[in-house]
Amino acid sequence: MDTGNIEIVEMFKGFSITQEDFRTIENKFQHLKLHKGDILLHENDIVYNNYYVLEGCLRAYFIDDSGKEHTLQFAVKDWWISDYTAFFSTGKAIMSIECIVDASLYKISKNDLEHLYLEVPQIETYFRKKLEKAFASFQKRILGNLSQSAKERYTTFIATYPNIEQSIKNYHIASYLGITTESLSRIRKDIALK
Amino acid sequence: MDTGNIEIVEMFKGFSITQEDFRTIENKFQHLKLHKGDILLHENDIVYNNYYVLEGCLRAYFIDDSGKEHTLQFAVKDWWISDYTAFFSTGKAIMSIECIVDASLYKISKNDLEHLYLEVPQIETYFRKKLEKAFASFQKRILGNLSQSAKERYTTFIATYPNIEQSIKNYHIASYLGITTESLSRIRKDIALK
DNA sequence: CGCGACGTTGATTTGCCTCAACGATTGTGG
DNA sequence: CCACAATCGTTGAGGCAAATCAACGTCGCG
Repeated sequence: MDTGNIEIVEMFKGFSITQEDFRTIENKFQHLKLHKGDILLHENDIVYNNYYVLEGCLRAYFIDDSGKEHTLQFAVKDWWISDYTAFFSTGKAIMSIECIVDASLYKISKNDLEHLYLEVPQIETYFRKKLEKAFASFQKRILGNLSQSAKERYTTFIATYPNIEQSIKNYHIASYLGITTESLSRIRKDIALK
Repeated sequence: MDTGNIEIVEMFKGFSITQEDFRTIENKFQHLKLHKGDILLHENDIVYNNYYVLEGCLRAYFIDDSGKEHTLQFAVKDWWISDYTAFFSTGKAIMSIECIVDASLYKISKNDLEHLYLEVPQIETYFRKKLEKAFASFQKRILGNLSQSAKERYTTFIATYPNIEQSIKNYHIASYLGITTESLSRIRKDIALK
């Protein structure tokens, strides 16, 4: 067994999977490495893959009509990332995904994943549960966007993702929160002054 | 067979389910009716159930610290509704759900649903796919909130959910879009003037 | 009819944006 | 190792979209 296997075992920890099923699973994953600045997925690409982060950091962002970037998601160790709107329907990406800290990933294609669901039902459960968690956090984010000020959203973000904050630039946080870098700067100043 | 069965068959259209599995499934659903104004779920309730709408309209809303309501979701025919943040983790509701048009529902408990996933794998697939769709639409909503003006969000809402618009008050739309009723009124006036 | 719920309109305020300029920090080539 | 540029963050002045506050019209219904 090489280290790749160990990492995939880790991915499905908590799910009892036979040795045989595990062979089926690991054959469908491919490893890849990215450097800071690399674009993993471009807007308008057809989205075939779902990506699992072993290490590093990525961000999925959307560019609106006026050219502004809006970050939908960051992904660090043990997170999945893709353009799911496109991935689930095998359509074209509306977002791009870039590497913001050198990263190591596994990818699996939609086709392989659908086959895995049939061959190894625990995998479908695994992804359903992942999706449930992601769904719940999107739900909280929507409620936060509806009910909180920029300052509140910032402090919530910092409290919720202290590990992500360390890896990213302030302008990435701003684009995630839906504010400008200038506003974020003023908010941070304000907080620093107690 | 009573009409209930027919409705549940309809629920899973497109999924080939044996007669025997179908008996297992239908036994876990319970029917209920609501009148306009009824509260299906209160904030702080433990959330045991997921609800399927046969007819009528409901809304899930969150009340923030200042007492303002924010609508997360509407549900009309063939939609599911619950406080999923709580349902998935069997925790306390952070939202309430009220009936805004007399409604007829089916409910299924989390426990029964988890058992169904094991007994009838197509059910897990059904809910995974539902979740994928809901996830994608939440994603679009977040991007819309980040990148669009109130007027743009309103026109997008009307275009996306023309069937829902008919059932609900303007102040419900406003609380979904994250604006005040006054602002929505001005936006509508503006649009009416071309 | 009269009351409460809903929607509209106006005046004013405000949170955040825009635009512009300027520090601070990081990276890179000479 | 320094010089310089690019990137990133900060600060200020002014503007604008939407909120707030207040009043009033309208509709449906007991």
